[in-house]
Amino acid sequence: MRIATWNINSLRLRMPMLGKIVKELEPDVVCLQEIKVEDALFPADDVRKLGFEHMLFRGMKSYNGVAILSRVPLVEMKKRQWCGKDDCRHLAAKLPDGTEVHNFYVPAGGDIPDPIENEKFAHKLAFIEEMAEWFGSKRQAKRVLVGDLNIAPLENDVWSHKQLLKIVSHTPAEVGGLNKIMTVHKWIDAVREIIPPEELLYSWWSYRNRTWPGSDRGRRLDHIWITPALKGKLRDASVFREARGWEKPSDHVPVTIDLDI
DNA sequence: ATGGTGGAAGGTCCA
Repeated sequence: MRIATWNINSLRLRMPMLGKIVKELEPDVVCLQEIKVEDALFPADDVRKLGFEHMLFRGMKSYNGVAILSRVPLVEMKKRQWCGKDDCRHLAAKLPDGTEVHNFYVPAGGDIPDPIENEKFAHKLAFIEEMAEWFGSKRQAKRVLVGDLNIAPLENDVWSHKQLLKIVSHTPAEVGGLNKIMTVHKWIDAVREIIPPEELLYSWWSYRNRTWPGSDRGRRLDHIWITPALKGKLRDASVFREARGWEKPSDHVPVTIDLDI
């Protein structure tokens, strides 16, 4: 079972690119973030033509929005509000073998890394804290958590650890929060199980850096985690870096894992 | 310190 996560930055605009990615990567399940389409306008027929008969989506106008596309049947799980907002940042479903897939789009957090000065950063920290509380209260089970978490936790998840310590996405407060989620639910960073932490690894490059890939100033904001029950089933992981070089790309590229389930 | 680009909108917000 190949599971992919991708911040597509507008599903309707990048439907052709989704087709290309599906052809190249042949994922069984695709979790998307920032689909930027309200449910009534979701292009379900086009998604079906790509081979995904089963889909869940939760969108709104202009912003955010998540979807799970699947070749195998999905059982939708109960939806939940995060930070009291219905802003379409989470969907969860069960795969036929009982594995739960959680797809998250964590708030980006604005530019100023101070929760008092910047309410977007406060929202991001609160969201992460709520994730920790929620998963901390769950029993262990076969679970996969994917998504654009908007945090690059490791030194080699950014192009310069030192220069990014005060940049939103790599601050100690955010990384600490992310590590707390991982600790309370025994999450395993599946991608770093396969690609060791000693290697630089990015999944996002800003649109504002026009010298890509020359300067390669990226960050690993997109993640796939698994619970210990699935650790022995993990076979591979990869980041589809080349998609950033395609015409009219998303600023994020797909990340995949292979699970023997 | 600043501004750079892209998407959804149809002015401006968000990333």
